[in-house]
Amino acid sequence: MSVAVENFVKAIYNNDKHDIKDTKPGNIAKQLGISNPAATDMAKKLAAKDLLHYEKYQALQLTEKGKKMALNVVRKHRLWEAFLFKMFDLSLHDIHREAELLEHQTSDLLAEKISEYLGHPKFDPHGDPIPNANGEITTKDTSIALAEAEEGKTFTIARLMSDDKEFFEFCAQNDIKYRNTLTVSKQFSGAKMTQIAIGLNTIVLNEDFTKIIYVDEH
Amino acid sequence: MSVAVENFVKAIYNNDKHDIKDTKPGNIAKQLGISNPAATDMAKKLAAKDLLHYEKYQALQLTEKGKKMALNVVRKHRLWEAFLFKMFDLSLHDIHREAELLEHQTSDLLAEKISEYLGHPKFDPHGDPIPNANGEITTKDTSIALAEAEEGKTFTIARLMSDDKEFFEFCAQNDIKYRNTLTVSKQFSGAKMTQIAIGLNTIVLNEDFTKIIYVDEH
DNA sequence: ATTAATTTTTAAGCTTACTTAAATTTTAAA
DNA sequence: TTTAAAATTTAAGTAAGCTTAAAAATTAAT
Repeated sequence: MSVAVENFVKAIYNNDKHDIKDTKPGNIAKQLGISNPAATDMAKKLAAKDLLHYEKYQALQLTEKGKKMALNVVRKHRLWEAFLFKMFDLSLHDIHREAELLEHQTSDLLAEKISEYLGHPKFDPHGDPIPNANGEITTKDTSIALAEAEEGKTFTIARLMSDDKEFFEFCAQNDIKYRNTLTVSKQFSGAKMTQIAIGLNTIVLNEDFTKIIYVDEH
Repeated sequence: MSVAVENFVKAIYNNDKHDIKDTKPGNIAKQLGISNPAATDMAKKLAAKDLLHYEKYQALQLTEKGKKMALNVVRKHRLWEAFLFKMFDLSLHDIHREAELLEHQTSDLLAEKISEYLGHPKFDPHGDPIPNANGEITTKDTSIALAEAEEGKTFTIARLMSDDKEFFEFCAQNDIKYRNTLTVSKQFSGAKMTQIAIGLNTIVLNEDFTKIIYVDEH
């Protein structure tokens, strides 16, 4: 299958999993940077290939076959992230960008070799779970968005759910990374901001950030 | 630039470097597995982009810009070969196949990281030279085809110039690999075959093989 | 040197993956 | 509930990268 198809099913899969939950063509189009008609077109084609269910004006839904394809691409993406992160001194954003390209040109054999080399990791450097070779995710996600985290409690960073360069630069500067510990020191519910203590620093995070940082209670 | 374009200029570059020296559209087409008209078409397009010189019925010649592009792809291909060879237990043929895909989806930054990790190697596992980040090959090739090697003398394997699976399987079975030592024990000039001593074995190689194994005198 | 074979080019056409503009349907608002 | 806004779909068109069939030029052979 082509890169365009792989990215299309991946976008639906990711949308479905995340909070947004909107898998109508327009939203997929926005994420892929293509026009609305292009997404509708593609949706019809993929429906004919039994990769998704398409009904006019309705949200797109992956079939089992489509989900399998998405998970295969997601697996390769996350394995590359984990591998590049371990091997080279590159920012999370750079790693994401490289993985975005490499994921489509990676044989199952190479993916397996990478997984083996890493000791079959269950999570990538963002905290996203890595599907196994059968496309199954065997871990269970107990994390909550930092926006929902209770004041005064201590948490472990579970996921940094973004691919934005600015965000990662901010994280790198402030010790915000996968598996680090933080305490929610104060919440400003009016302004929807959250003050956290992490390492030696105290930082105030705005709403955007508290919605893409996921944490597990300590 | 697209994968098709990168592969096109790479094929011209490789043809030019190797013994064949035929860079007419038909020959490039054969190597890329596309039709003759497709190659002529592409040649015209790339001429308009100043990547090569095109004259009707003549051999295609890369411009400096085209050569630079080819060398950039070749660099990434050979770095991936070296890297995958070092990291994973994969056959030379498998490594070649993976590199053939990854080479087009690798940023200059990642290529540099790989090169750095490997200690900026000058050769890949086939013995092919790796261009530096400026697209320059700083090593000088002194190797000759095994077919031309003198009887009785001892040589070092300099290059295995092929991407054929059978060939690599044969090599793996017979200790024929980059930098190993062999002695030309007998030449059958009529049948154009060559008997070599390598490791504990004595092997008779046919013409096809003696033309793609390159050696340096010891 | 002429003919035959091969190669290259031209021509026409296809698929994929897009685009913009206009029509339709849905959703949200007054 | 009617209307306005937003989203989706249809329609028409484009560029890249191919294809096969036929015409033209080159190369090889007699």
